Amino acid sequence: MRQSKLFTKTQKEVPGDEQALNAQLLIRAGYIHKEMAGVYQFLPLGLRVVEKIKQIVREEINSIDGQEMIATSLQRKDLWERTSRWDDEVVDVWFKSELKAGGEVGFGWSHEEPLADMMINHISSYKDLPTMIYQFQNKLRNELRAKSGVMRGREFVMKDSYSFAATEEQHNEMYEASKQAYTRVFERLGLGDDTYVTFAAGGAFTEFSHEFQTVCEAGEDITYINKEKGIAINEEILEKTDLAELGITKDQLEKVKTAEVGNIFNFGREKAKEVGLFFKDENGDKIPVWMGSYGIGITRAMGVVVEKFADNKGLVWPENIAPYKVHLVGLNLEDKEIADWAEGVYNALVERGVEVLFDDRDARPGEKFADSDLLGLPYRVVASKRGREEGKFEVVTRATGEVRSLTEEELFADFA
RNA sequence: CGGGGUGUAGCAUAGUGGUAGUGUGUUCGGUUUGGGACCGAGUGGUCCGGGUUCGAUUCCCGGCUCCCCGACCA
Repeated sequence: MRQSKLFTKTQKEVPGDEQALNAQLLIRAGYIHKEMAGVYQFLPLGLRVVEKIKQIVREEINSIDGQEMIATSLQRKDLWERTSRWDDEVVDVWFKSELKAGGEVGFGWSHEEPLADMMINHISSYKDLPTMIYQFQNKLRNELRAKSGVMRGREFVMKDSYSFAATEEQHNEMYEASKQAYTRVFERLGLGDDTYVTFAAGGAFTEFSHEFQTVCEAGEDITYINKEKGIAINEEILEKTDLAELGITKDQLEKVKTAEVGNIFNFGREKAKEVGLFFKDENGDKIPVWMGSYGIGITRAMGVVVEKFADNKGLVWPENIAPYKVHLVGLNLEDKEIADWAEGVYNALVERGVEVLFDDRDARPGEKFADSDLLGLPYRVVASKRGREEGKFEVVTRATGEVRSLTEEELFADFA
């Protein structure tokens, strides 16, 4: 991508209406645009990050036999009434609307009910189980107070999966597989070291659940962790937790702020019973399906990555989810020889399949470097008159500041 | 939803009951060219609705907005 063609602009000033670091930087760098409180447009660079994260999640969920689909945003009132969760007193984040044709619809804040109902058409025998479906979708939640930039919005991208099993063993296997897949996801997002499988309350879903909590100052949750034993307990259930059973005492737990990047809920057979999702077992008996649901906040995870890795110069993306791997910064481009040379490198890298953002703009070096730092791509490759004379490129690793001087061959060997 | 704050140009901000200022962006001209360079000339603004007043961006009332704390929540 040529930066001269990129429609988004960077800005020096910190937006006056954002306190959250993630929103400040993502807006300044042109990754997102604030539409209203808790609602952000994802611009080309931001979308690439979202898609990178989605792809990692997709690969991991596919690897445990999840099947991707896409559900509707509009949801039926009658379905949610079956499980007594249409009422605002029960689920207070509902956006709802009236149909002109009569009746009411809800805007999807989660999809257990419609997808369980849908599966009535596809599950009739134990031979159809186990199975897992998932989707990426914009979830709509009428938050009383949106905050923390993209970490707690009224509209956000979420991956949600739903497992359906005939037996408790099958169910536990899928639950465990999801947990493992999530662990791999957060590892690949660069959050592995600071992300804990956490015992938590189940909210509107179940009594207890497992959350994936990432240690992060900007997070909203308080979690008690023990790094050695890998134990983490959400403050909300600390009192109810039998610490002795976990082989730990309270003073072995460290209190930290965390952000919930994922969660998994175990519904047992209750949900299916309420919705009416049954299968016939070997004896021909009609049994409710075991269900679980599993979420990863894609855009929230993006916000957490920003919060954790950004420095005072701007964003710092882990290589796996950066919008581009290389920021090729062209200097002295008014000199045709230099411009041609930089163009040549750009084309060669693109041909070799390297994701490159090429700063070919007519701008001064200082501005280009400042923008480069702000955008936070993993590697900055400078093509300048000075470099041309030496036959070298200056390569700077954004995260560490390490500077190398590479020949064209070395550059290709490194990045292609 | 309770409490506190806020709203002035694309962005960030100052100020005033009497012609609204600065930085930045942007446009044009010139000098520059490895860390947001300089000079000159343009461009562009008081959240919405009422009220008080000769006159309101300023004061009052209402609404909306955004931010923060709390409650709630994935």
